[in-house]
Amino acid sequence: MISPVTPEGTTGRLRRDAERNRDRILAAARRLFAETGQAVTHNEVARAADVGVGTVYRRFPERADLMLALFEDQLEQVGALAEAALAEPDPWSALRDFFVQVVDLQAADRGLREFMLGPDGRARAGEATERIAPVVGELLRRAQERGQVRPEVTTTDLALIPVMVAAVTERARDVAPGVWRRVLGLALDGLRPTGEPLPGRPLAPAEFDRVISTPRRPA
Amino acid sequence: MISPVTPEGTTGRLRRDAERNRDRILAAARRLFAETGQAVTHNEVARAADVGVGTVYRRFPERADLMLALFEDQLEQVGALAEAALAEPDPWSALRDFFVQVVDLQAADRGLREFMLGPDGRARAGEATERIAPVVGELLRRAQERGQVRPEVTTTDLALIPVMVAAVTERARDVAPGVWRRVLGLALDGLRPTGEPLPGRPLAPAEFDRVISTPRRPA
DNA sequence: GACGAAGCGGACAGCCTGATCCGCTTCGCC
DNA sequence: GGCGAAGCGGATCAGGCTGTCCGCTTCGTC
Repeated sequence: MISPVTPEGTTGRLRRDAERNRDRILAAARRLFAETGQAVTHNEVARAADVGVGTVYRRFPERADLMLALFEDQLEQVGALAEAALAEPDPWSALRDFFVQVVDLQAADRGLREFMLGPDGRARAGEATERIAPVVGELLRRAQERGQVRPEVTTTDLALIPVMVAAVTERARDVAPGVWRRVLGLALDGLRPTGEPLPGRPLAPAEFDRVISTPRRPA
Repeated sequence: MISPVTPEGTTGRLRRDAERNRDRILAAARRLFAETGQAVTHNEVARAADVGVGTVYRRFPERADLMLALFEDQLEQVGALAEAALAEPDPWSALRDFFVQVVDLQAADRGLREFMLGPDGRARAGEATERIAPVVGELLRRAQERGQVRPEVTTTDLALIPVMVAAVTERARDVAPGVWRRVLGLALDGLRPTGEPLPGRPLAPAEFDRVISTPRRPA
């Protein structure tokens, strides 16, 4: 593992050629990640960016470094959406629209989806989550106060919804890229009050963290 | 790719030692698949069964052959559950309980889950699906007739529910193996009538087939 | 324009995986 | 018990991925 380097401010200034390569890498990676997601290798990025493997490794020692660099602004965008939602007068609409907007972003970019819903995002984008989580909590509280959402629903329940929808988006991407709207609608409507409570118990926040942090493959 | 062989009746009789090995392979594979799913390799199965790799390849040229041999009876069981559901007087309970039972089976066995919801299952277990699909269709029809389920829901909408829930089950398996009940409950409640229709359009059956048949990784 | 440092590229070593192949063993039968 | 066929095992090959390393190039500065 090569040790350091990534952003602009951290390690002095990059030489002009290095800067140029960094940009080419990011551009190539953005393209590849959007369609192929996590599975992209350093070698592929290097080839697509027309750059040596070493260069990619030097600049972004781990894939997560690359993803963070790519997705910083999208995360920013999600944060902004969340805060904007607080202004919406009807809590249910606010909550619903927020989820639709977030899932829409995720649907368009496989890399973003995997980053936000996977271990890398958790580990590296703590800042963004700390910004978003309390807002969603507040929206939920308001909606429940008005009886728009079943009272036993928790924020961890909400947080699982994008995970569920992503599974469908993932599979359907080539066939029907729009289904996510429908299944998201289904899941969201499941939040509305019915006579009876949901079965089982919700995840504790710490449990949710572990769920998200579990790498996909290994047993 | 070695060409033939798998079941008992197809290729004459197996020699006694071959039969014994086949059983050891299946036993080992059952154990491995339950916890690790698709990711299990022929080599691992061979090692666990204490048998040469060649033997596994000879008997089960593709992983799907192995899975079909393993999961035949579970599929049978699902078929039976479906048919039993037809007898239940209340259509909504019938539908809900059927899904709970199926997802419960899937939650207990990663291999079964991936087989039923993935390309292999589609390709090889056509018989079972042909048995199950019409029953679910009938349950849905009845439930809608009584206004227990929103009228715009289709069987393909229903079929996506296990896909969504499986994503959560998969991730949560070590942390909270029971969450599936809760998220399944959420999704099922989304089927109940609300004032407004679901957004978007449902998958056509042929589209659903393609969605399910898309292999997981490749771009 | 010259020199030291920063950066580059890509060959390569190490590791893992999937799949094949063929000399040897075991079985079933006469 | 002997013989042909069926079956076995695992060494082995091809191919892919990660990550490193070092001789060469390019940059920036004086």
